Formats: sequence, C-alpha cells, structure tokens
Amino acid sequence: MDFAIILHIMMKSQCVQCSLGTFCLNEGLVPIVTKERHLKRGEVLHRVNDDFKHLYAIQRGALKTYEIDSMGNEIIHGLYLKNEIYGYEGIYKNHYVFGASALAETVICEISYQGFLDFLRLKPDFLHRALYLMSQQLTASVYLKSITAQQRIAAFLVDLSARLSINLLEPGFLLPMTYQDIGNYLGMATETVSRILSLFKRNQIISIHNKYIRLLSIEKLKV
Amino acid sequence: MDFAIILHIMMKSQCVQCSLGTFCLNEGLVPIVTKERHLKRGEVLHRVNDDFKHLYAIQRGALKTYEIDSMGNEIIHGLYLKNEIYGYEGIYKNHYVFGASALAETVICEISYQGFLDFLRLKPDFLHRALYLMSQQLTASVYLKSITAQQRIAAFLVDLSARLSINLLEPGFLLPMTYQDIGNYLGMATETVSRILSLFKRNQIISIHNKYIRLLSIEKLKV
DNA sequence: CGGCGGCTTGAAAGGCATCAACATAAGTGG
DNA sequence: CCACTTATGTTGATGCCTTTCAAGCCGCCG
Repeated sequence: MDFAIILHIMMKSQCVQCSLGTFCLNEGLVPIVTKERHLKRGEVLHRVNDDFKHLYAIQRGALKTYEIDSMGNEIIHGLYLKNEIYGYEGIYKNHYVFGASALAETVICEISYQGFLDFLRLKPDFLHRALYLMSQQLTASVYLKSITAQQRIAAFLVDLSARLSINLLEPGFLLPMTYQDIGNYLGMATETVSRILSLFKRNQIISIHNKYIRLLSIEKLKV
Repeated sequence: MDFAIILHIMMKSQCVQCSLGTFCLNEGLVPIVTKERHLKRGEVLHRVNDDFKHLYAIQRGALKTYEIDSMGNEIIHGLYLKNEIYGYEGIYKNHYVFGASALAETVICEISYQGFLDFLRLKPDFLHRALYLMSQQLTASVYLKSITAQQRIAAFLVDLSARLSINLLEPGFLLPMTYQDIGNYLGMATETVSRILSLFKRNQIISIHNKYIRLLSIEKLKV
C-alpha cells in the first residue's frame, strides 16, 4: 500500500471540505485515491463508453458530461463542481454513459472504485455516508423541470450560488462556464441565456461583471 | 427476527424478477422487508417532508413522486414501475423531498432502510449490487432533456416499453397513467400529449386502443 | 341512465428558436 | 506589446411550436 499517496493527500487542506474527505482522511487503510489529475479547460477526462473504473473528487474547477445528438448539437447532462464527486453513473452499466470534460482549469482526485468498495467492506460504518453521497445526486438537478426559460435560469443561478459559495461572506460567485454551456445544459439557445440574464440585470435582480455574478434579490429569483 | 415474513416473501414468484430479489431471497439473515402494502389508484404513500425510513420495492402497479408549484400545478418528478425500487432520494435529506402516490392499483414491499444497511454490513458482497441499483436511477430520466415535445414523448414511450415489457413476445404495454400525468411528467400540456400521440397514430408509428400501446416503428420513434 | 373525469380538436396568443449582424473579449503569433 | 484572429456575448426581426382557452366527445362507474 502506498502510504506516500495517502499522506500526500492528508496534508491538503482541500480534503477537509471535500465530500470524500471522510473517506480519505480516515486512517488510510486502503489507498482509495490513486492519483491526482490536472485538466485544462476543454480537456477530456473520458469519452462515451469508456470503461468505468474510477470515481473523481473535484478539488478545483468543474466538469461537464455531454452527448452529441443526431443533429450534431451538444447536450450537457451533468454539471459537477468543486468539492463534489463525479462518476457514480458509471456503476450501473460498467462504462460511462456520456463523455466528460473540464469546463475550466480543473484538479481532480482519481479514486479507484474497487478501492472504494474495499474500503467500505473494511469500514461498514461509512456505508450510510456513501449512500448519502449518491442520494444527493438523485435530487440534484430537480429544478431542470421548471417550464419557462426564466424559471430555469433563475433556479440554475440559485443552485450554482449554493454549490459554489465557499463562505457566507462572499456575496457572489464566478460563472464556471460559457453561455453556450449554460444553454446546452438548460436546453435553450445561447441567445435566450443572454437575453434573460440581461433582463435580470436590468431589473436589478442580479449583477454581472465579466463572469462574476451577484444575486441581488433571491426572493425575486425564486418566484 | 421474524422469519415468517421472510418465508412469506420467499414463496412469492414476484421476488424472482424483483431488483431486490438478490437481497430478500438470500438467506434472510436480516428481515429487510417489514411489510407488504396495497395502494389504490391515487392513494398517497407518503407526503412531502415525511421522515425517511423505508425503501419500497414495487411488485405491481406504479408510483409517482410529485410537487405542487406556486401556481398550484402538479409537477411529477419521478416515475417508478413494477420491479423497481423507490426511495433512495430520501437518504440524503433524511426525509422525502416530494410526495409519492400510486398511479394505479399498486402492491409494494416496505423495506427498512436500517435493515438494508445492516444486511449490507453482514454481507458486504452485496455492496456493489446496492450501489448498482442506485446508479441505475442516476441515468434513468436522461431522455427528459430532449427539447421538442415529440422527441420527449417518443423517448418516453421507448423507455416505458423497455421498463414494462415482461417478455419479448408481448408486443405492447398498458399505459399506467393518464395523459395529464404524462404531461405533468414531461412538462407539457395535456392537449399536447393527446395531439402528438394522435399524430404518431396517424403516421402508423404507434397504435393505441384504450390504454394499450404498441410501438410499430421504434426506428421512427428514435429519430 | 346520468354524471364526471379523461380525451380530442380548433383557434388564438405567446414564448422561444433561428437567422443575421454586430460588439466585445480572449487567445495567438509576430 | 501590439495586431490579428477566433471565440463569446448582444441585440433585432421573423417564424414556429406549444400553451391557453373553449367546446364537444367518449367511456366508465355509481
């Protein structure tokens, strides 16, 4: 067992806020984290149908999973931000159902799924925690059910804000993706994203400078 | 430990095709199934925010999870058919995020989540199987991302067909829900559901008599 | 048989996509 | 560091798909 890796990981303050921290920081009986990977914006983590072998804990940056439809358009199926885990989808079919790539400069911990299972066998007290993490993702993108484009964008902003805000003092967050990505994720045209964000800005519901967004009136967004 | 319950369950042929069969039929060290419940069409299984204590294996019928939005409209978030498991969503928040009710006459096995965890602790070989079942649900409703109403309905029919067809000989399946339910699930008006199904019928892509649907040309549906 | 929920069909209105042109930002190479 | 090139965002005009409202029909159950 490569304790050097474990120690390396344990020393990172990142791990404290990571969802998997509970696993990695606890005694290190099994080296679940096999390596750390750095991805540039746009770089592919894996392609469709690649064998499923790893889960990924995102330290910095963001990932998207995507599919190219018969018309050649990209559909973004999932969005995974820092301190979140990506990969559970692969368990079912034993391969990844979509491609995955980095939305920005991204750093991830690669976790052996087998190691993860072995760890749970040794430490069944972490069982609930593991199921908890997966359960979280089942209700993650509920808001995509909103019907109108305004509602979907509003809900998207509220969700991003909750997932990205490190502390409560920081009043806003940095959009980790382009308007095109947002459109592909929410199922609407890029122009619509731009128009609605401009509308929100005009109505003083949000403010945007470059990619930094502040939600000025969460109440109005939630209507 | 109530072995009577286990034996009762073991004798049911239903259990063979149930996703949880692997758990229930194996040795019965822990009584995971606490009881069997019968629900009439429309009957509520649990309400929003009810404490999470159970998973449910559906033997017959179907469940929906739903939410009433600020306009008073029902939004259907999940659809769970026979031989499937419902309830994992509750693990995360320790309560159910939506209400759940029966779409038709429904029979379910109530499973204690705690018993489920205990079983996994005793039999860690079933760990992967448990994660597998949850993973399945992560990719379940992917097709809701289709943009046009026609695409969504087509994908919905293909999905239902795959989930409901018992054997390959049976050429069709019985719609377990009303057009209104379908509309609420797919995010479109009831009239649109009716119009598009009529269109498919006119184009000989499907046939419908009462609630029995046959997919005549799966190729055309998948375009 | 009568009533009610569910389905069907039509006409009108509205939201969003599409196409197009431009503005701005980011990235590249000299 | 600047000029050029490419990617990203903005704004307007038009058309289409879907919603909404309205009315009628069908089938089921008491």
